[in-house]
Amino acid sequence: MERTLVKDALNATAPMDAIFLQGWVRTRRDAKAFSFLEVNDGSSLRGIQVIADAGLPDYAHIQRAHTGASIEVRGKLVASKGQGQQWEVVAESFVVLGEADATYPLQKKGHTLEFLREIAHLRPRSNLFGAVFRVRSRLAFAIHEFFQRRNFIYVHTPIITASDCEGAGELFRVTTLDSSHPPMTEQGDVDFKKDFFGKRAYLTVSGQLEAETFACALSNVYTFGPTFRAENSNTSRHAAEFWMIEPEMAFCELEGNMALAEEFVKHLIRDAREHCTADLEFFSKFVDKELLTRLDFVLERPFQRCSYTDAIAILEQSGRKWEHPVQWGDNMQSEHERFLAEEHFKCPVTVYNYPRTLKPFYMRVNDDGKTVRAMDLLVPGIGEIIGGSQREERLEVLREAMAQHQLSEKEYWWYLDLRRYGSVPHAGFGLGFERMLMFVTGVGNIRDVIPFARTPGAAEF
RNA sequence: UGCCCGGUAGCUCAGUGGCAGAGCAGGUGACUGUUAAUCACUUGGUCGCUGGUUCAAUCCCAGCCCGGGCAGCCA
Repeated sequence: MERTLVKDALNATAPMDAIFLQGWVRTRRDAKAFSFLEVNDGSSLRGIQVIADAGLPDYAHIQRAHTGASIEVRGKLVASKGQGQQWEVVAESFVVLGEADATYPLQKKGHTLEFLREIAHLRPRSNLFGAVFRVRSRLAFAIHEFFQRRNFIYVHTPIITASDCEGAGELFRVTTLDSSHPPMTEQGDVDFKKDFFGKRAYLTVSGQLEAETFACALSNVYTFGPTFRAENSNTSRHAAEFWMIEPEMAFCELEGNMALAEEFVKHLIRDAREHCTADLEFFSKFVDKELLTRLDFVLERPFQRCSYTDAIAILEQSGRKWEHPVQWGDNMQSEHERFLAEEHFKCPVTVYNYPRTLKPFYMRVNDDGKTVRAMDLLVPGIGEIIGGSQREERLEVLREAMAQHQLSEKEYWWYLDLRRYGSVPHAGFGLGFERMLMFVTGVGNIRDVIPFARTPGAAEF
């Protein structure tokens, strides 16, 4: 007999004379004449209730079905006589495939997120993490759907790279050299010419530069893959390995870039609202009471836009005492970004046209010569979720910017070629997938929206 | 990396310079269709590690390890 997923059994429209379920026991309640089991197979937040009569030939097995055990049940799907569920399964035969003894760490009662992180191999069996990773899967799908519908081409940019996408952060080195006895040059330096790639190589911090090359051929492209930062960041919003979505559009300027970013964020929220209803309701009940209200509010309202210069004026005139001073030309600090999104605009806000000195070399210089066409999308509760810009398409201006950043034109020869041959205005951005998940689920720590988090000092599993 | 908070039973936590505590989980029994079932009884401890102060340290002090929060870096 074919297996029925719990999700489908719960959504049944009629009783079934024969049903075959496989899953894990969440809880068992015994009475004298029968036992109730809640069985979950990960297909939905809810489990299904199984009732097993003490007269069953297999009833002895049921005593071995503790919380965490894997089981198979054959029986009938019937309308439940009890409150709290529409359907239940009356067991006719019952097999415990894998027992879970008293050392099974997941209990029916609540656990702290910190404890569950230490058992990251088991935490998907909990309600919260089952829900988080179902939403993660759904949003990954929604990302492809959003871009494919708009005729964006999916590009797989390399994970190992020799370019460092200047400004994006510290890099992890990729090498096959023997760290205790590396080959040396005559000058006494490590000889990377003898390394696997014949030069220094790293894990990518961004696929942007490579995506630009494809945008300047296929018009609209996007990447979606893992990226790596070797920053010693210890916050709830940073991980050493995370997934990023990076669209890049030819024949597009800052305005179109901001519009796409805003539509994109709304699309993902709308998709989760529609396709992960039960999971989002669970988060709203147990993780963040304001979640659904906030998501719906964000869907309804247009995002705000505000130039960096105006943002600085708002901060200066706020009457607030800032821990970090507010001054045109300085980076906005967390407290400033939070104030804008959470208190001043009270909704997601796109800040654009940042001072040139704060941003990487590749951003399009404005006519004022002082600012570049950069944009950051700030959301309440998290801060920066998207960073992007229109790219500098003018060869001479780009070369000048590289000189100012002391970058070698030799290293970026292929990037400069894009401006030598058929250059066009183009723009793109990066969305941190995990930060988006934090926003959609209300989960407050990035470690809890990644299956196996990689943070400084932590690479278990 | 800096500042701050924490580490006591499998889990969540209370507690004290002088015999180590509760709830849940586990075990045994009861039970009428239960919903984190309920009721009774019950097993369970290197009080993070090392050193110091003390007659005596889980408690006070120092160092270290681990976890978390915030900040910086950014997505």
